[in-house]
Amino acid sequence: MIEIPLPGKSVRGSRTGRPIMALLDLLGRRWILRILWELRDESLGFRALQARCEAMSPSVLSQRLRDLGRARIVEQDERADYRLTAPGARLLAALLPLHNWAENWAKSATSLPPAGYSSPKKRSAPR
Amino acid sequence: MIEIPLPGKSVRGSRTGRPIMALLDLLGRRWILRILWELRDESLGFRALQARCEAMSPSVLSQRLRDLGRARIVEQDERADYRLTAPGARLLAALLPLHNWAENWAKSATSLPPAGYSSPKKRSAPR
DNA sequence: GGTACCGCTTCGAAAATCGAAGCGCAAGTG
DNA sequence: CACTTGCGCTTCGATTTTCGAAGCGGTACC
Repeated sequence: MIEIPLPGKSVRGSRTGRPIMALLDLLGRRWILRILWELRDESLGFRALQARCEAMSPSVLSQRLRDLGRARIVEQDERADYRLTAPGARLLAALLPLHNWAENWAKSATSLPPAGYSSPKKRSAPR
Repeated sequence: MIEIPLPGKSVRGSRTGRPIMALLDLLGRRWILRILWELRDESLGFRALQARCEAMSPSVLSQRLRDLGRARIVEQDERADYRLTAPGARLLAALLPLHNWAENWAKSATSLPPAGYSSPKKRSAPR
């Protein structure tokens, strides 16, 4: 059985139960951010959602929709299409600025050395 | 060899090269969001960072720091401590509202049915 | 010399993810 | 009615990712 991160529960990497830790655990699972993104302005059925994500595994999609459902971030409408709940929509709104950031990221990234990033420093200076 | 998502590159779930897709892929990797969060207002060394995340695997931490380094989101200072770059700090700023959202999430979640969420609808209505 | 940190790698085990196949169902078609 | 089509979703073996204990080489201090 897999733990679905919920506020107040112990999650991966934190036993404090702080809500932000549960959220970071949940959002850090593969495809979760993408699913939210694809639901940003329309409801989608299971297979439509799968198609938007270049045919992600149906097993994982099913799992993620359960996760998001239990977290009350996503729900199904009367047609069984998936859509954001009211809190889910607010969460997505908080994520929208990422789009702009990514555009700027793209601009600066193309003007950077193409391969090999600055090698890591070896060790710390004396404390 | 593992692909590090960069704008313009083909990433998991999207061959369009749209920057937002690369970003969602990167942020959706385990521990990435948490690492950014822990670096939000201080530089941390490798082991300190590991300790903040309840002893996450050093192998994964190392991998993630490489990912974030190549994406120019994290860099090392002269003491070899890890810190956010200028764009990295802007990215984090975009993520800060998540904290507030999570707090409200926690409030509403405690007043919900504790187990078993509304069963999924079976199939779609006619189109 | 010895001790105590440090950044980070290695490598086998465990867990998550993938993906092709396909089940059961409802609605539409002839 | 039989047949097809599309749907939500599960199953299960293969692949990939993550875990985590151990430890290496280095610096600093004693």
